[in-house]
Formats: sequence, structure tokens, C-alpha cells
Amino acid sequence: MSVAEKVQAEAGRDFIRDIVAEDLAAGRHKTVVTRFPPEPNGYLHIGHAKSICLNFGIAQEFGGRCHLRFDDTNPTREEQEYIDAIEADVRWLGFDWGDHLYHASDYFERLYGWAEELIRAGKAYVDDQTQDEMRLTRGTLTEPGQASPFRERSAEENLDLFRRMRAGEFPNGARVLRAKIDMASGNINLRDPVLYRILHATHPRTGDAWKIYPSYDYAHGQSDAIEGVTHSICTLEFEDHRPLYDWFLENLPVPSHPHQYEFARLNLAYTVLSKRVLNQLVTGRHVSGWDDPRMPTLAGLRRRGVPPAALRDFAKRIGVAKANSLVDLGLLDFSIREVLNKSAQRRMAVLRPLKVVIENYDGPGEELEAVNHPDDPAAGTRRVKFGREIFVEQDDFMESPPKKFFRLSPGAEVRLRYAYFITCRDVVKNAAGNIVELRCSYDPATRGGNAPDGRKVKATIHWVSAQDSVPAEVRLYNPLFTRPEPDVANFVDELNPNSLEVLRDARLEPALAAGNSPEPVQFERLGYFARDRDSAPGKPVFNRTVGLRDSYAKA
RNA sequence: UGGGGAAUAGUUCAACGGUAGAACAGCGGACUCUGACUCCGUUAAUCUAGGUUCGAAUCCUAGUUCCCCAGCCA
Repeated sequence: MSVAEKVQAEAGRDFIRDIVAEDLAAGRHKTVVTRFPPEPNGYLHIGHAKSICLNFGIAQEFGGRCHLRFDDTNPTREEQEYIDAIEADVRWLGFDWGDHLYHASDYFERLYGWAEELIRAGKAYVDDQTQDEMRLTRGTLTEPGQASPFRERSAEENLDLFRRMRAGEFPNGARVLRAKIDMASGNINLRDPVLYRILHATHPRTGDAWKIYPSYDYAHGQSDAIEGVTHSICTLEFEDHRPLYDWFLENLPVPSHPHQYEFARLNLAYTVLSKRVLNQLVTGRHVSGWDDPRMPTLAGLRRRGVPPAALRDFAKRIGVAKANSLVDLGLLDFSIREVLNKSAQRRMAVLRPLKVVIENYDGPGEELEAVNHPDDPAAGTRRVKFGREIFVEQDDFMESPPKKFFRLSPGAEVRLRYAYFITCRDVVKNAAGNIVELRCSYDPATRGGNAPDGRKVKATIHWVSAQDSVPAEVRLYNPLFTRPEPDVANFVDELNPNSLEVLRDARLEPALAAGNSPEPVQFERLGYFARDRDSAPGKPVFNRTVGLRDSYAKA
């Protein structure tokens, strides 16, 4: 079986993998080379994860390689902090660029040389128009643009001006270098696009060496060509840049001719994946930072407890296509549960405690055995402390239960997981009429959770010992936005006021206290949780990664 | 009204002229010391109108709807 056939059989196929397979089969390339080209002006988010999985995934599947290249052509927005975070995030996601770490800034000198060649060939010129003048003469979507009065300068004059631009003789915005293509093109990207602009700014890598910086369009394709990239994969909005991408490659003596392919970027319901908006969420203090667990950033997802394998699984499930779409959050949740169900050990915790006194239990307490993973005996067992007073979940009791409620209610018998059957005998309320305590009885014969007489119970609920459990803070998360497709212009108005719910009185079994907690962990019947870095000695903090499916809650 | 794209179950993605399939969601059931997991079953779609063809989601024509482009951002 050829590599291409293997990929089609094993991995999900999509139109880009089809193209790669076909190019390889036809011998157009010996090996596939892709690249992931982030601009270090923010943190990576789940949309980038889709792109990373695509680019690195293709390289892996076809036995090629994928470069990590920073698209650092705009020093006014880029920072070292982002460069470091991006590298860490890509690694965390599970991908390795080996020796192939590059920067567009590595190529500044070559790009500059090629710009001079374009000038000498009469294919580029220095324009003195102001930004406003350029905008006015660019035409509109339906009308052609007009030539700049500087369009026909001599090559000598252009060269002189361009060199002086580089030398820093002119202030920001005074002049630009433009390609001379076609001011009447229906494709506005071809109406003499800007190649270089003057920017007196310090670059994270090149420092103050440059006073002019190449535009994305001028830098990207040539960088691909220098690196021998074969398939340059980007998102749909660059589709009408492709003729320009190709124009540079055709008009410059580049070492290779990569091809650009476009796919639809990820859109996630109730989520914004715009670096600008994410940045504003952080700077506007709407979230606690780039790694706030509500953020769709890789840092935020990681802190929430989402394993990288879940993101890779998600990427595989959503596929790759050219149609714009809006992915349901449920699909992400499914991928997270899919991975965590297999890997997370089980423990018991009570989020909203309701005290239960077992009136006929007199002993000093005892320890009962609990399994750590129902499908993995190798995970072993642990002992959990039981006593006369325990806490159960408030949601697991109803004074007047509807027909289908199987848990605790007056007179009802349930199983305490790994412990005993108990029956609710009485409900204690405070002066305000709120339920503050349940009085129950237990059946000593059901120790361990099995009834010797074979009687069944309709529900098993979780619990923790009142005496031996440890207090904890638990943070629950909901979507950051109230609408499936938030209006990016008014995102502040559409923030979900209930995106964070902090439970300060949760109780954990001691096996979840500092040092003991497995990672990841499932709180039985509740969901998957991850210890937050805000945890302090004696004061654990847990984030709910995702809840368990709950067919009762839905009904 | 210029240029570039896209339309298939509720959602996301397949089907590359030859029986419209999958995953998620939904519904029904089995199992269960997690109302979880697992398993079984099931509902559900080709934007519209013409045309070519023995045969069209696929090719052609004409429409409709949606997305992107007028940064010295990427």
C-alpha cells in the first residue's frame, strides 16, 4: 500500500489531503512540506489548533515535515511573550517541528534584495502618496483605481528612494514601496499592493536593524519558497491573495514554487475566535488573563483541564472543507469526554453539600474500598472514610420528587456508592424553611453496596464523610457569550454574566487533597475536573473541565 | 452593480456519473454500585428551476442565499 493509499484508508480524508496524496503519487514532490505560520501578536486558540493539526498532521501522515514559522513582519504588534507562548502551546498540543523553526525576519535581507530586483525590472516603485491618497485612488469594489503620480518614476530614482527608506531617512508613513501590477484589476489585491512600509519600531528579533518592514503578501510566499514548502495552507480570506502570492513567485528568482490552498477557519458556537477580541477580553479585564479557563485559547483550555488529545480528536471530527460553518460546542465536549473517560481516575466530591445524619450508625467510623477506574483494574483501589455524618449533593434530594426522580426523598432508599443503602427518615429545616439536614437510617447488611437479599435500589449517589472530607473551591464554567454567533462589534454586551460560577463550600474526599489528586480526575457523577494553579496548601481549587452526560437533567 | 468562494440530515464532514453514508445531537431499548461508560435499534438531508444522460449531489444553463476583498494588519 502506498503512503497515499494508507492515509486515505486510515486518516480522515479531506480535499487538501487528497491534493497532497495526488501530488505525491504524480511525483510532483518527493516529500510534502507544510508550515504553521502564526503571527506572534497573541495567544494561540482552538482555531489555530485546527490549523496546527492539519499542517503537522499532513506532514506526519505523509512522512514529510512541518515548519513552525513566525510571521513576524509587523514589529508594532508582536512580542517575545507571544513567541514563547506559541512555541509552548504547539508542543503541548503534541507536535514537533524538529530543527525547522523559522521566522519571516530570518529572510529580511533576501526579501529586500528581491525588492531591489523588482525595482530594477520596473515592477515596483516608491510611492509618496499619503495613506489617504492611496485609499482614494485605489478605486472601489466596482470602479478601477487610478495610477499614482509616482508610478512612472525611473528605476534609479526608485532605488535611491528605497535605499534611503531602509536607511531610515524618512518618517513613518512618508513613502511605501508598491508592486506595479494593475490598478484596474477586479481583484483589489492586485491594484499595486504595498510591499514595504516605513516603521521605526523595535522588532523582537531584529531589534532596530530595520526601518522598513515587508508586508504579509510580500513576505509570505517567498518565505514558503525559501523553505521549500510544497503546500501552503491558509484560511479562506486569503483566497483572493493567491494571484498575488503567485505573482511574486513568478516574478522573482525563488528557489521553489509552493502552492497555496485555502480551507474554512473554525467557528465555534458561543465563542469568539478573533485575536483582536480575545486581546480586548484580556486587557479589558473581562477575563482573568489569556489562560482564563473560559478562554478558547490553548492556554485557557489547558488550564480548564482539556487534554491535548481531545483537541486532536476534535480536529479530526470536524474535518476540513471550504464551506463556512459553525461547530456545536457539544462536539468539543464529546471529544473531551471521550479522552478523559479513559484516562481519568474516579474520586468522590460534593459540590453543594447537604448534611446527612445516619441515626442508627454508632460506630467510630470505618474505611470502605472504592475502585479508582471502573474499566481499568490496574488503576487499583483506595479506602474512603465513612461515618455517622456525611455530605451528599443537594441535587440528590427532593422533598416532593417527580415520578422519574430516583434519588433521595422522604422514605426513599438509595445506595451510597461503595458504602451502604440508606433510607431518608426525616427532613430538618431551619427557621426560613430551607432544608439543612437529612435524618436517615442505614442497613448494616448492605456494607460495600450490595444487598444480600438481592433487593434493588434505583439510584446510587456519591457522598463524602463530614468529618474527614476537605473543603475546596470548585469553579464551574459556561460559555463566555450569550449568543451562538456573538457580534464581534458589540461583544461586551453579549458576554455571559454566568460564565463563571464559584462554589466555595465544596467537599472532597481526602484522596483529592494536595499531593494525592490524580490528574486528570473524574468526580463521580459530576464531571471531569482539573486542579487549578490557584490552589494553596489546605485550600484546593478545582476547575470543571466538562460535566458528564446527564440524561436525567435533559429530561 | 467588480473580483473571489460556498451551498448534502438539527450540527460537522463523506460520497470524485452507478444503492446518498459517518460522527455528534435526538428518540427507543439493553446493561449498570456513576441517570456515566458500553451495546443494540431508530428518526432525519442533496438551495431552486430547467437541461444532458440508460442513470446526476456530482456535468451544463439560469437563478437564489450566504461568506470574503476597497490596511502602510495578518
